Amino acid sequence: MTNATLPTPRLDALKVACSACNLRELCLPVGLSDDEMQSLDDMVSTRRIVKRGDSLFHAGEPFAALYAVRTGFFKTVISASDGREQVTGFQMAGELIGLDGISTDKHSCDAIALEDSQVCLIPYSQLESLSREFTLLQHQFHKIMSREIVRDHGVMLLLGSMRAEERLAAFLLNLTQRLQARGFSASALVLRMTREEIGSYLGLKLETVSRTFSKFQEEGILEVKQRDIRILDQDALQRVVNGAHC
Amino acid sequence: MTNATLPTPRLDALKVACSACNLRELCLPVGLSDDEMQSLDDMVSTRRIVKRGDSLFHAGEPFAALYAVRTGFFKTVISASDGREQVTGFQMAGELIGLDGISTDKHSCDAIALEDSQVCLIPYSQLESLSREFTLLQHQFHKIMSREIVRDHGVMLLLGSMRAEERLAAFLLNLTQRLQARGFSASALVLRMTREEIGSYLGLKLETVSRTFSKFQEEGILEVKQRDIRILDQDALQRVVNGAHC
DNA sequence: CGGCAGATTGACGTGCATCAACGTCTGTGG
DNA sequence: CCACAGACGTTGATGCACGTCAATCTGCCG
Repeated sequence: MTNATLPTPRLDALKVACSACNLRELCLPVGLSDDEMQSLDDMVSTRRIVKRGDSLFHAGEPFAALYAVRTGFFKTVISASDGREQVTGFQMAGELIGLDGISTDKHSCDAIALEDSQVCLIPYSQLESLSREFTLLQHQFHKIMSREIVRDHGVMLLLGSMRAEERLAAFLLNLTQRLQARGFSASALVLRMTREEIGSYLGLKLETVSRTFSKFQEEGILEVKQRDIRILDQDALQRVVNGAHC
Repeated sequence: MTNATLPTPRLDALKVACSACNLRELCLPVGLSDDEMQSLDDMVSTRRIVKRGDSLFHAGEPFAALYAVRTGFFKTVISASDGREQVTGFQMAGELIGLDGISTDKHSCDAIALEDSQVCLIPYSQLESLSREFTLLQHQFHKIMSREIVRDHGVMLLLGSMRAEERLAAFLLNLTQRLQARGFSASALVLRMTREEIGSYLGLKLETVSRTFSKFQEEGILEVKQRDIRILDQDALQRVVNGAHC
């Protein structure tokens, strides 16, 4: 929130080697040897600060690098020619942004920071050459891309066949699961996105999202105070995700 | 469903080298040198026949290979624990099936042939080692994975924000576009899937799909005879995809 | 020719969108 | 430090697109 007026933030000050990063078990370096880790450290030498509301990249811009979220929170959004928008994902620490750009050498979505964030810059051509050298890195990278495909298919299931309550419940469980993997509570979370952004992601209008939050609260499943959410009955939430709508 | 009892069909008889395949400009070998193409030919030495209704693989089965469709037509389907199903894609000649399996070494969907088909088997470990050797192959493979991600994001937009007519119009335009790239007519097509499968893919019920086909026919946009579709007014279809719903 | 899966069409119900009013939080400047 | 503006969130009333249920039709295959 501060230091935006400074001419160029001291990026070196941010420098944290992959090998010393507490996200290394969630991010690209999973399972690498010391040797490989060293090469990765050399490649991922640049970090970038993105302030809340600012973009990491926009659709149409040339693709040159992937970004690993170090701290903060992002959304990715695609826009149709008629102005319709769709939030395609929310990314938190340890997750990669920009994989869509590989296909055409141009980004196909906007990536917007939902809070002040830091990302590690992974120059793509270097990643390709390094993954020709290191089998494990190559394999891990492929797994990450594949995981994104599997995740997208899950969202398609959600959008194609779930009802509003099921969608929101699935969304919350997914969020808490990912937060828990990062050492946060499984039962309390602060939403970084608006109702409208949640709605866009889930194929619902913001009013429906708001009403569904209220409904969950009435039923004693959640405690909702604006963006502060406390999960009171995780099992009930899970039951909602499966078709228990009566 | 059948042919499981047969010892193993004569696969050699099907053998067509990538270098001689008329799909090479749509498939994995795009842009490879003679040298690289030769190595690819060696790797992709096995073909498999899949009869209509049979599966290429099921969710949960160990992942070992990707499949390139040589002839025929497939759908991929994911199933939720509560029995809900979602068609995540339709694959035609030159397209790759199985990318989802990389993430966990298990397939996460079922791949079902919608007509008698042939696929080329691409052993995944060999693909990884070969793409360490050949930069262009590596790059092309990454592009294919990324393209799948971009495609999925497009489907999310469709499912999240389009109305029934818009979805079906977008679906038909996408199909004809891909068929056209394979040398087929841009205005006539035979659907290989049922209304229910289209509906599952588009997040609609089969009755809605049927009604929407009828509506397009009444409006003179399509001629619909069961699965035979003729596109009479491509521009109108395009206008429907953008928000022209009046 | 009979049986069956798939497709069409109609009547009706409902989940979510839409439109609208009001409440609440945040941060910015006087 | 307070006041005010604007963004965000909640809630209610109403409408409609699509789902549901059901009957009938079509084409295919044994």
